[in-house]
Amino acid sequence: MTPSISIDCLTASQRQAVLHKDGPLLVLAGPGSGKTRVITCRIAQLIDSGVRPWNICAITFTNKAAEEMRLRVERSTPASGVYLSTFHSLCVWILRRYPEEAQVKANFSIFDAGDQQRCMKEAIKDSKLEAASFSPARMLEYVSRLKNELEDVEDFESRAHDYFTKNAAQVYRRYQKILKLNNALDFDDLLVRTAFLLRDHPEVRQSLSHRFHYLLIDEYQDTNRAQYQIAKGIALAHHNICVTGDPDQAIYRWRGADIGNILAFEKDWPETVVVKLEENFRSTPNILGKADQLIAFNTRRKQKKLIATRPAGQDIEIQTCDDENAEARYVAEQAQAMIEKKIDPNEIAVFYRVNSMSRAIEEAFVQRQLPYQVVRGIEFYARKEVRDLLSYLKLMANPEDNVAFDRAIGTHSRGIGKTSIERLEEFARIQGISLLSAALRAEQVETINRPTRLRLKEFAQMIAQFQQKVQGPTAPLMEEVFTASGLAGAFGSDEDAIENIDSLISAAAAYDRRVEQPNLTDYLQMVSLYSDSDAYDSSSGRVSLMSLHAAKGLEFDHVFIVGLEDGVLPHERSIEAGPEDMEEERRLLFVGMTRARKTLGISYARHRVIRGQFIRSTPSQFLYEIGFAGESRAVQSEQWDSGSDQYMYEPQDVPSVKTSIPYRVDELVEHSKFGMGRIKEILDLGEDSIVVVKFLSGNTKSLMLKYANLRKVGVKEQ
DNA sequence: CCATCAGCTTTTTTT
DNA sequence: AAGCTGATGG
Repeated sequence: MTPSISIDCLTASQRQAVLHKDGPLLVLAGPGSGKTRVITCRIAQLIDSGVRPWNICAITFTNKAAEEMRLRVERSTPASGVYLSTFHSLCVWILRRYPEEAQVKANFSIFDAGDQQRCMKEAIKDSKLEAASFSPARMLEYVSRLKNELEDVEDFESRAHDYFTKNAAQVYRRYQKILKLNNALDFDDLLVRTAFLLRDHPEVRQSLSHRFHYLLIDEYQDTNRAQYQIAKGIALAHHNICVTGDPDQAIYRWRGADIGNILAFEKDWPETVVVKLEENFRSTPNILGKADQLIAFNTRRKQKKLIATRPAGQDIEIQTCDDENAEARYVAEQAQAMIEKKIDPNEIAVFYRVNSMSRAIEEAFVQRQLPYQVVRGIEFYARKEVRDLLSYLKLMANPEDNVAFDRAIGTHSRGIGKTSIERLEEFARIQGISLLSAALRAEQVETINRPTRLRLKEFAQMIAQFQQKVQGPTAPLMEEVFTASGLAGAFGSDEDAIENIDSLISAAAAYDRRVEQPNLTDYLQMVSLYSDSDAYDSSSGRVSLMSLHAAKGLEFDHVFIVGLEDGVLPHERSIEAGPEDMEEERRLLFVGMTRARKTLGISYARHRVIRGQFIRSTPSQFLYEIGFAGESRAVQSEQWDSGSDQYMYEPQDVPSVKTSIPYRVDELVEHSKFGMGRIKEILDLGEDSIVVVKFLSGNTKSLMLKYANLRKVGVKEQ
């Protein structure tokens, strides 16, 4: 057989990683080091050397990454069947394969953040705790942390001694009980249950090791304890575990990711071969140098080189803006100029720390009619009409899902009110049955008035009717449920809603075509694991707007990072939390910066509206760490209703060049693009005078005075 | 039972 | 700014 892949064009280190065969392998891959390519080649190489594709399990961080890797693998080797997905999807797959051992029913619901909140509220209410110190958000975070540490209810109860932990233990117990009653698992449970399944069942471990003889895990620096245990469980029998990652790109500590997993890999697997990929094939040395300079401020890290291989390009631009609208205008204008220069919008991206910051940018793009996409996958599935329709389907797939029942019955008025539902819940609780079963026996619920009992029964029977058809393709099912449930009627003339439902059904139809045996449970579990970054379309022909977290793993020619302010990036919460979280914020910016191939524009605003409050802000400390020399001339906000043009710019800022030159050699000046510098030379040519300025960035530039817009440093703006 | 509105809180990041 | 809760009136 002729080798189907070419490794000739790989570097020595890359080749070493690709050709490594059995035993543990740790690939420490810096940004832009061709890591994805190495993994792909390695999979193809394994297949070429006789490993059967289905014996390979490759885990990526997002579904999108898995999808793309599948395409790449199938392009480099004719064989297919590699198990390729995320940790969460793998867990669903495992749990459904071993339901008895894992003590789950295969049709379990996966509860998203909203569902979790609902359950947590109920758990807190049942525990009769005061809301102030036991808010749902806080308790969810707390419970999630316990789960990430693989601490189950019993473990935690046994070490809970003070007031808070004792109550927290009670809430944890009730919360888990509610999930169980709903036949539901939350995101953390997927991992925890799988980890426990592997811990407690050697035969399952063995069978999985047999099935997955080679395990590859990407973004290993962002795995948590449960994921670590799962990986270990699968690989223990054969040690064929290859992990890739970069401790400097760890950005998920807050959700339990343990950077120690990658740092201690060599201790876990003593015969580990370590390959470092330090060359960077992505960014210009200008960008890479600054990124390196930034990350060097982190103390808790493994020293690593970033070796640039690209030719020099433009320097990073740091732009001061008056407020978030001015900042948005700056980005939009730059993007517009690029697009007019025939730069592909697909190659432009804007990153921000929090999703709410997309708003101002979007407005500026809309105003200039620039094409953009906001990468936020769950947004679509969070729409009311979509959630409404899905709640019927969830209820059909899992009749015990009371959260889905609640939502489905309340999608539109059908003469069943809050009190009736409460009474039904009471009845269900006493009988120990689900809401749907209770509704089927509504005539027995004497506390509810007679006509409402009838309506409840009618609803339950309708669902029962639907349930007859759960098997098979999902799209026709959706179509039918949408009309028969009365939802279609309720949305009536809402064209947006109808359009969204249409896209939902089209997506379901695509799923039906894609998989061999489409089925509702499978579809719903897949949809639940759909993530933000999955919505990224690399050929949309639009500029991409996304959070810094969503930017992980992507790359663009031109990148803008906005909101480099104290309190935004680094985020206020992280500043409060201490140095470890501050280092993670720094890594987050590092990740953002290293996405850029050719140009990088960073901006901050002197004022910003946060949660409806006008806040005055100062530049992020990270700006100073990458050599920011102080405020340059700010982009002003556009004034629409008040004042005329003359108030938009500050005229005293424009140096007069008509008379003699207002500068002297050695004077400190500031340039809007190049920052602070010192005048080295002045050529008095009247109108066309030239000044030579050595900027703090190290560059020396000759500038036409009349165009340079220099500003004297130390001259205060009001 | 249901729609509406005033008043209140709101921890970023995501699977 | 936006979403949620509880109160009010039809």
